[in-house]
Amino acid sequence: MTPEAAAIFEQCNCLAVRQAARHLTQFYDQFLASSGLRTTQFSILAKLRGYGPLSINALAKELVMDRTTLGRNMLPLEREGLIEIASSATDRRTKELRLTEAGVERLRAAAPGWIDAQSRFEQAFGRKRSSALRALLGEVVASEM
Amino acid sequence: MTPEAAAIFEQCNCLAVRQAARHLTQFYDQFLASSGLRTTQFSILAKLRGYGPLSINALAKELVMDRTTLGRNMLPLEREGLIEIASSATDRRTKELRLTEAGVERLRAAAPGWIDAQSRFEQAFGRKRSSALRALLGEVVASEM
DNA sequence: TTGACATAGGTGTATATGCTCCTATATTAA
DNA sequence: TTAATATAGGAGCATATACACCTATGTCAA
Repeated sequence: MTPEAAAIFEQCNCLAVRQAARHLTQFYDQFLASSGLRTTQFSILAKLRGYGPLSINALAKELVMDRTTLGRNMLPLEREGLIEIASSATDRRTKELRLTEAGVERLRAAAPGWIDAQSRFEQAFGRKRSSALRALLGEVVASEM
Repeated sequence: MTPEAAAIFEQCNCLAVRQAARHLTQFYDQFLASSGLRTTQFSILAKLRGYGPLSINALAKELVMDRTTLGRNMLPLEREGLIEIASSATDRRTKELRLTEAGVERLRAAAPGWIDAQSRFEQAFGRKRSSALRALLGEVVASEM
C-alpha cells in the first residue's frame, strides 16, 4: 500500500464522526462538570424526563446505544439515587427505569451548564449550521445500510 | 422543569454526534471484525501509514484524541506487534510510534472491509451528502469556542 | 550554572462502549 | 399442554475515553 492509497482513509466517515464526538463531548463535559454529570448521564436523565419511565431496551433504542452499555451506564446513576430500577408489574423480564425526584433536581441543576455549552457552540458554529448538522446526523442514524 | 422544557435537550448537538458515532462505529466495526481491528485501531494504523512515525502527542492531536487515551490504545497494537514504541534519539521524553511490517500487512488486510463499509454507507447516504457531512464535522473539530 | 518553567509521557480512577454467551420469562404453534 | 421460539436483561471480557496528578526531561533566562 502506498501512502497515496493510505490517504483515502482520510475520507473515513466513521473517523470524522468519532473525532467530532470526542471534541464536542469534552466541550460539553466541561460545562456539565460542576453538576457532577457527564454528557451521557445528562442524556439519560433528559430522555427519562421527557418520555417518562422506560425499559432498558426502549431507552437504549432511544439513545442509539447498545442495551448492555445502557445497563452499565445506569449503575452510577442508580448508586447516586438519580434513577430507580424497578421490575415491571406486567412482565417480569422487564425493568422500568424511572427518574427520581433527586434525578429531576440534578437535571435542573445541570441545565444551565448545558444551555451554556449549547449556546457557545451554536454561537461559534452557527445556529442554522448546527441545525443542519443535527438533521444530517439524524439521517445517519436512520440510514439503512 | 416541565416536559416541554426537557424537550429542548432533543436539540443537543453533542448527543446527536455521539449517537451517530455509536451507530457508524458499530457498522464499520462489523466490516473490520474479520481483520481483528476496531475502527479506532484502524484509524491509528492508517494515520501512521500516511504520516510516518509520530510522537504520542502528535498522533493524538491528529486523531482529536486525548494523549492519555492514545497511550492506552497503543498497548493492544504493540502487544500484537503492529506498532513499535521507541524512545526518540534526540529527545528522551518523546516516544516514537512506528508502524511495523506486520502493521502494514494488517492494515492492508483490513482495507477491503473498510472500503466495503465506506461504500455501503455512501451508497445509502449519498456521496455528496457524505462529503458535506465530513466537511461539517471537520469544522466542528476546528471550531473555537 | 542553576532555578523557573514548559513539554512528553505514565498511572490511578472512573465512566463508556459493545460483543458473546448466559438465564429467566413470555409467546406461540403443534 | 408442551416444545420451540422470541424477548428482556445480566456477566465476562476487552477496548475506548479522559481527568487529575505524577515523574522525567528539555529550555531559557538571570
